Amino acid sequence: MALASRNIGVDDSRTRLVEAAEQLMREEGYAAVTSRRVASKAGLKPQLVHYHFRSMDDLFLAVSERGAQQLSEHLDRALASHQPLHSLWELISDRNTAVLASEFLALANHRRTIRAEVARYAKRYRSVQIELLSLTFSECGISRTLYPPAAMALIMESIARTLAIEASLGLSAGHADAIRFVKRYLDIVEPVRSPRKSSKREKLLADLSGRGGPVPRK
Amino acid sequence: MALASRNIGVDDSRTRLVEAAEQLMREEGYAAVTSRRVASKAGLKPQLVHYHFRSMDDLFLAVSERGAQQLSEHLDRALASHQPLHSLWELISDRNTAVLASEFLALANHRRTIRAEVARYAKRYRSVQIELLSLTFSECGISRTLYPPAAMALIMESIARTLAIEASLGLSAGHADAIRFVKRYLDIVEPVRSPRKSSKREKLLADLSGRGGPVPRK
DNA sequence: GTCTATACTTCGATAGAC
DNA sequence: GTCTATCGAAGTATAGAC
Repeated sequence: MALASRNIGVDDSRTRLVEAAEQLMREEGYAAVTSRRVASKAGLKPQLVHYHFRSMDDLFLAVSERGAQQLSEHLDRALASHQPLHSLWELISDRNTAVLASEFLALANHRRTIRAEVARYAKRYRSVQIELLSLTFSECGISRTLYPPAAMALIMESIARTLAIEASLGLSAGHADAIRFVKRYLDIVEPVRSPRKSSKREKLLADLSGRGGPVPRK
Repeated sequence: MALASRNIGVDDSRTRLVEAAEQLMREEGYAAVTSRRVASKAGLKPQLVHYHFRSMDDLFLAVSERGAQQLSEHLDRALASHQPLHSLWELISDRNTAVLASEFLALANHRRTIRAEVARYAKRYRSVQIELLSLTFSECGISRTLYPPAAMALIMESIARTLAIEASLGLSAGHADAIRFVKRYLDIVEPVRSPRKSSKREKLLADLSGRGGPVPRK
């Protein structure tokens, strides 16, 4: 892991600013991420934001890269787990992840540099999910025309994100039903069985960690 | 329709401001909705915003009410149509509607007055969809335990919204597949047949127009 | 209802001392 | 790397003339 050395025992200002920005984004939305508020949350002076980041967009990109990095690691673990599809569902259902993701989608809607980064990562991330589903379906004899992996990946993520957003607004109508529905589907597509080694799955894992990952800036 | 009289031939400043605000929200996100930018888009002076609306939150609420009103009317038409479920899908798939809705969800995440209004309307709106699905399922003999109407309503809307947001970011992976998947499902649940009168469906329609609609302020 | 003028706040960003 | 000081831009909102 190339970036790990950078994060060992690091609690420096830069990291704290990125963490504060991420927290603000999740709790109060991207519009609350101002240099002053971020600094205040990190217990630092506002001017330090501009020392560590050329502009606020750069700060957002740093939050994005950090999120993408963490998501990739979680996805690695999910793919390597006993029931990768079930693990994937748990992963994308995480409220923090889903809320942060939708804040970035909203932000991407009106900031060009963010849009490019979000689109780039979303594409890569989705394609890994599609390969996983594709692999699982062929192992289980699921029809690829009746249940196109690309559609299923999109649908799973849509549902997870909606559940998270609605829950954070205090809405819960249909949530329990929807979760049961998805889980029942997952149990059919990926029944419990003993762990196995799959060379294809290992290749998938290598692909994600390598190709086109977040580019370290320094 | 109680509010109609208010909108006959009206192109007054207030309406133009609301329209400009809505457009800005869709095109550049809620953060772009400032008194200056809204006024500029409407060809008016910024101070007029504060004459017509006590605060910016009031402006957002006006946009919300207008959107809710229009959505209700569209939903009325969808419920009354030949294939209400198919019409519902077309309705929630409309890009403008979906993008505006997700902007409001994001806005609701960090403005308390907006949150209350959005939650209130979302609840009502969803419950009408659930009743429609419930009715359609029982007419078609679809199992309500295997396909809980509440879950299906949530899932349909999730997919539609995700497709709209991703499309506006230039992402299209799996979109065609997902649309085909949903349409195939709709064709099974609600096959083409001759129009009919359903007293239950008419009651549903009346419920939506009446109970708890947007409250006129003056 | 619409205008001008303006008070006040908060923001992003930079310069320069230490 | 962190601080003080500060600029200019943009935001919300109000007062008062017409």
